[in-house]
Amino acid sequence: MSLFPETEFQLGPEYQIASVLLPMPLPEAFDYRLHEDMKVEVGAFVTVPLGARSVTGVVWGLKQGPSKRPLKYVEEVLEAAPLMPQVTRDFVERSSKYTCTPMGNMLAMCLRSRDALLPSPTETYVYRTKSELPRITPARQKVLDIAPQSADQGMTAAELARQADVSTGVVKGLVDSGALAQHEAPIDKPFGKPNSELKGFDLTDEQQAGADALCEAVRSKEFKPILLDGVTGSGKTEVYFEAIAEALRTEPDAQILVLLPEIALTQAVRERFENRFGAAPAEWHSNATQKERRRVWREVGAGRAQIVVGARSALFLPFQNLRLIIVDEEHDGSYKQDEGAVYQGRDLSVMRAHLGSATVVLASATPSLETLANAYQGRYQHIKLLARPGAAVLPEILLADMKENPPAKDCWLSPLLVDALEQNLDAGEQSLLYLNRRGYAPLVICKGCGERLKAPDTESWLTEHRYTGMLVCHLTGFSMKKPVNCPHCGAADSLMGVGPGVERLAEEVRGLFQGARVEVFSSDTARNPEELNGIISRMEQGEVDILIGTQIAAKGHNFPNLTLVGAVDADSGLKGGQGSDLRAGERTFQLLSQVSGRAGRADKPGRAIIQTYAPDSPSIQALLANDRDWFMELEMKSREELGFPPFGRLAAVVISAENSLAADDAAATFVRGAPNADGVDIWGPAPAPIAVLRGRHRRRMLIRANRNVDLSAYLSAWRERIKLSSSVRVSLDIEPYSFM
DNA sequence: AGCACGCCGACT
DNA sequence: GTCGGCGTGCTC
Repeated sequence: MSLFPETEFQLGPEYQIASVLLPMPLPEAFDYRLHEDMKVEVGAFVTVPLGARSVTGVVWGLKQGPSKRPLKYVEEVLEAAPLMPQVTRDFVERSSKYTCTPMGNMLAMCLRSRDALLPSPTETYVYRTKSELPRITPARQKVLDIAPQSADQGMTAAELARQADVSTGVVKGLVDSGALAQHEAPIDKPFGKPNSELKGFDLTDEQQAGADALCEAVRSKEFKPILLDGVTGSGKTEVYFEAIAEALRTEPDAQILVLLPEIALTQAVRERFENRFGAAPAEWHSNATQKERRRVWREVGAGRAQIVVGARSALFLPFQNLRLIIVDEEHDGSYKQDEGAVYQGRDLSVMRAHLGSATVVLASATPSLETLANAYQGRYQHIKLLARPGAAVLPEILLADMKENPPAKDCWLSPLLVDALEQNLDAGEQSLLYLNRRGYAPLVICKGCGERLKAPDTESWLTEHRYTGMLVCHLTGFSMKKPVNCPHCGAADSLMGVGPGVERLAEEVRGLFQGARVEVFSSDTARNPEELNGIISRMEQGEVDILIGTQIAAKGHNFPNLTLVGAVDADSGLKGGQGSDLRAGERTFQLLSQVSGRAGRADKPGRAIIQTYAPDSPSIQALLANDRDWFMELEMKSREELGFPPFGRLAAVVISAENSLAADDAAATFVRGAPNADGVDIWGPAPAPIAVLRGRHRRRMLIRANRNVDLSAYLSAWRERIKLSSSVRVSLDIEPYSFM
């Protein structure tokens, strides 16, 4: 029997119901009644009661009652907030389905500023009027000398008093006497309107052709995905700037989103936009303050912020008319969000552009295999920029065969590379040694018992960091002081670091070249923007002779006097083994070609020396020939054979529980309950790469499916039908970036 | 996500 | 005898 008497609801009057989606992990919208006099549109922001509290959500639909259950009433319509457009709502639904994340979670990503929905707080500004003063004093004169002449120059009374070095009473007196007028204005200032008519850069013929193609796509006002595939230094930014200008010319209220990898939002980038468009862009990044977020969110929602530069989460801003999305460095791993809502910013950008009939430009010097495959198969337009206008030539690439040219004992640099470094030092030019291993040594073993030190409950090695005297696990973040005695056999002073890290390499280089200025560039020495800028500026000022860097050094910095790049361990990412996975080859190729692209960008020719034990391997040969397409074809073939992305679909399921027995149990139950489907393979369960995380034991399954399978729907249905103890958590990751 | 309701340890 | 720990479950 129903808890509520049927009559009350069947015979109840018709009334308006609003389905409201709330920004929390709920799979669907909740229904609320509307008061008779309440006017609400779909897409409106409203507050509704939920349990004991009141929360803000978005009206997802309107319908007629009566309802099968008693409903609460919508409390308030937030009139100051913009309506959430249909496209954005579609985007929330589609991305929720695709990523197997509850709709409410996706909506939460769209509401990253709490107070942006309320009317903007205002400030009172004062400015000079034409009226004359009956009485003038020195203090009053000081104020009048610097008071703004018009309302829009905006200065608060307090600010004016401070600048004139008088008390606020003086300013107040001037307001009372009519010499200053007051003006209320929102605290959140609009962003400057970009000017599309400023003169652009002088483009080469090749760049112009690329720009023309992008502009044509923008003008079509249709969904056009484009790969802008340009070698390092080919001027991709200048080319896509033309597309931005074109979008603004085509529609005066157009909005443009430029996504960058998280760390790439630097002062230099800001200035390039400002110089080209005459106004600073709106910026969105993870460590913005509440006030900055509110301003950006509000201005984007009002359609006034037209150029937005940001990290992946900027995709969820309340754009009113998003016409163009640029995903710069589209291959970059930081577009993948791995925690919370798991999504790939690049893929969602394409989805967003599709829903909004917009142009999306994926720009890279080393595109991801997925994107290249899309281009090869004609799904994306493929624009190539092959020339480097600023630089003479691509660096000369040389191989150092480590079998024929072995380094000295306990050293990592081949004589060939040592000679080249010496020449460069003598010539007063800079060198970069690339080794993608932080710390001193990637493995610590005991000379006594042979024990390899690992992070607790995992198979992952501890890296020795000698600058800090710690042993650190780079996967789990576990760290400990380096013990004196072996934790296994107890022998004293028997622990020994094995293999090279950047710190050890620096030691070797300092020993070889006394007096050379050597610096290490890794996430351990560039922990914050100040340290990062310090290293970059010392490099630019020529205060460093040899820079020893991890992949952080491979990205986008321009060092005009850098003419030699040495890849110390080019094989590490290619040969498999610890830390390798399916994308390792692709990533290694991208990094090595990026890193060698650092050499000789200005007028000086550069060279890159690749140290390898497998000079004949196809990937090294492709690198030597500077033939990316060849390399990518090799990679594609191997993926095709396995039915891996982009030739199939892949997902990861991670099950976590309090102890390893419960995790095994839950994983087994989960796999047993897999729905039957053609073209789906299930591998595992196996311990997840990080088998224990924050005290929870994790098991992982990999799901491979043919392209024609809707893997998201399959996984959602799967999760739905399995009942697990509520302490067990299941997380789904579509197209995991790393699947070692 | 928050918030309430629940059942087991050390305290005025 | 209670205060409170956070596990579990629900919110139209």
